[in-house]
Formats: sequence, C-alpha cells, structure tokens
Amino acid sequence: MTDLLANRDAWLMTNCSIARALDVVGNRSTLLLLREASLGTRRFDDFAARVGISEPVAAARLKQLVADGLLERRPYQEPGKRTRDEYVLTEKGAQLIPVLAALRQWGDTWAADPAGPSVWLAHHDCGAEVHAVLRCAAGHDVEPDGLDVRPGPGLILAATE
Amino acid sequence: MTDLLANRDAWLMTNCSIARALDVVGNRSTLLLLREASLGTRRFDDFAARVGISEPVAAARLKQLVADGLLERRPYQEPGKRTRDEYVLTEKGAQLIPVLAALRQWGDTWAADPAGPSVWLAHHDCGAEVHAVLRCAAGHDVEPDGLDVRPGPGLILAATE
DNA sequence: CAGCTGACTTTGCTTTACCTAAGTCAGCCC
DNA sequence: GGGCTGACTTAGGTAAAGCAAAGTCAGCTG
Repeated sequence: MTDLLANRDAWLMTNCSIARALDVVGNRSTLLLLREASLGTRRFDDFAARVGISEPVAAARLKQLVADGLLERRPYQEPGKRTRDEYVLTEKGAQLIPVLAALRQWGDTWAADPAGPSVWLAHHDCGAEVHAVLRCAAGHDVEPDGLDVRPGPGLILAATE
Repeated sequence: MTDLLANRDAWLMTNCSIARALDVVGNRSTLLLLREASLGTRRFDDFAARVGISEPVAAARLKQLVADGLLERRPYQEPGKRTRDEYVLTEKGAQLIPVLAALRQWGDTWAADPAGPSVWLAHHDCGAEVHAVLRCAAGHDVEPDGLDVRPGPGLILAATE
C-alpha cells in the first residue's frame, strides 16, 4: 500500500465537501439571497430588490433554496393584509452564516470601499465585533499556513497501475 | 434623521463586502482552483485534472486569479527538466482559506458522502482537527443566531422622499 | 538539431445564468 | 364584485461559462 500522504497525485476529488457545498450554494445570486435572509429579509420583492436580481431569477433561486432545505416558507399576515408566505432560514441555511462571515471579512480586507464596509456583525450578547476564525479541537487559534491536509475515510484513490 | 437600525428598508447593498468578494471568487471553478492551491497543487495540468475542468477554462481562471493577486506565478525547475512556472497562493489568496474551511465544514455536515469526507484539516502544531468558528472581539464564541447586524461607515442609504 | 513534453491557445459548439417586458392570479378593501 | 397589490410565471433574447478536439510553442534530452 502506497503512503497516502505522499501520494497526493492519486487522490481523487470526486468526493469533496467543498464541491458538494458549491453544488448547493455555488453561484452568486444564491449566496446573496442567503446574505439577505441572514440580514432579516423575508419577502419576495425585497429579496429581488436588495440582491439586485430580476424577479424570475429570484423566484427560481428561492424555490431551489426551499427545495434544498436552506430556506422554508412560512405563512404570515400583516394586519389588514391578505395571508402571504415569507422565507426564513432553516438550521441548515443558518449554518452557512460562517461562510458568509468569512467572505465578508475577506471582502472587507481585500476589496473594500474606501469609505469602509456597509455593515458589520456584532455579538448580540456583548456588542463586540464578530470574526470568522480557524480553531483546532485542542483550542488553539490556527492561521491559514498552520494547516495540514489529512486523508479522510471517504477518500477515493486513483486505480493503481 | 431616521433611525438607521429600524430603517433596514433604506439600506442599499451596493457596497457589500460579500458581493465584492464574490466578484473575485464567485464561481465554482475559481473556488475549486483555490482549494487545489491550498492543498498544494502547483502545476497547470494538475489544476485542470484535479478540479475536473477543461484546459481552456483552467487557463482563463488561473490567469484571472493571478491578475487578481490571489495566486502568483513563480519559475521553478525540476532536475533534468526545463524551467516552468508554478502557481502558488499569495497572502491575499491564503486569507480565503477560512472561506474554504467553512464551506468544507458545511458540506461535511449537510451534504456528505456516507463514507465520510475525503480530507480533513489538522492543526500542524498539534494534529487536532480544525474548524471555522465565529468569535467576537471580546473572546466569546458566537452562534449564527447570536449575531446582530450593525450599519458601517460605508453604508449607503436610499434617497429619502 | 529532431523529438518529446508541459503548458497553454484556438476553434466551434452547448449550456447556464441572467435580463426586460408582459401576463397571471389570489385575496382583502371598499 | 371591481380594483389594487404582492407574488410570482411566461416568453423571448443576450452574455458568460463551459466542453472537446486540435494546434502552437519553448526548451531540455538524446
């Protein structure tokens, strides 16, 4: 058996969690709709307007997000108005918030407007600014260059010749 | 002056760091190329093969990543081979690793293969598994539902009528 | 100096994402 | 019960992203 770590060439990335995640949220408008959902937007027209996409696209993406279980439709009624559905994040959708936070942080650092960011995230309990960080199970902060890649149980190797 | 927090309808998301980040890395093949770069891939053919994209697409995306400053080309020479260029992550590119880690983590949780993930990330210094987490400046761990959105200096408000 | 190899480029085509403009439809309001 | 409004859908078109297959080109190797 060849050494897994040394034989990086043989690793096939057909079972990659990043690729699987991108199958669900791999396009711009989907992620921006989730951004809006995380900021509290709930109504169809608001999603389309705030993301800056047309209604047909908003309808298709929202439908897909509901089908994928990231958003759910809930009936609601404003006083004196008819019943409607609103879109709210599910647990599955809410767990993408660290992805959005990491993207926002990178954008703040490397692609910011000179005026600064338009919004920032505060910890509800204490008001301090929130960041996405890497941390290991032993409790250490980890920098991007302090990572090792390890083969997991789902790794598929190329057929040996 | 209207209350910024209450007047969420007037916030324009034209200056959004997430959208700015997605202008650079907002498509699937770009993020998968960065995944490969973070796993140590350096050569053109390997990028195309491991990401599973055609050579024309790999060439175009890699060129754009270099132009955007996420990768840099460096000459290298294997013994007995001619000089070539390799692609390596810059600091700007490496700082996207938390985004990749958060995506991987979400994929592991919500879209995993029954066999488990193909790779996982270990802390180089101690070997423990690494996760992307949210943390506030005061040092508290923050869950996705413990976030408040605050207006920043770059926020643009819709013209009041 | 001819040939091999790695690193692309070119050509021609398909697919996906998105747009605008117009149409549909359900229900509360009067 | 006619109109208004919010929430979509349909139709028709453009642009970007992708593919496969073939071509180019530089510079070691022999």
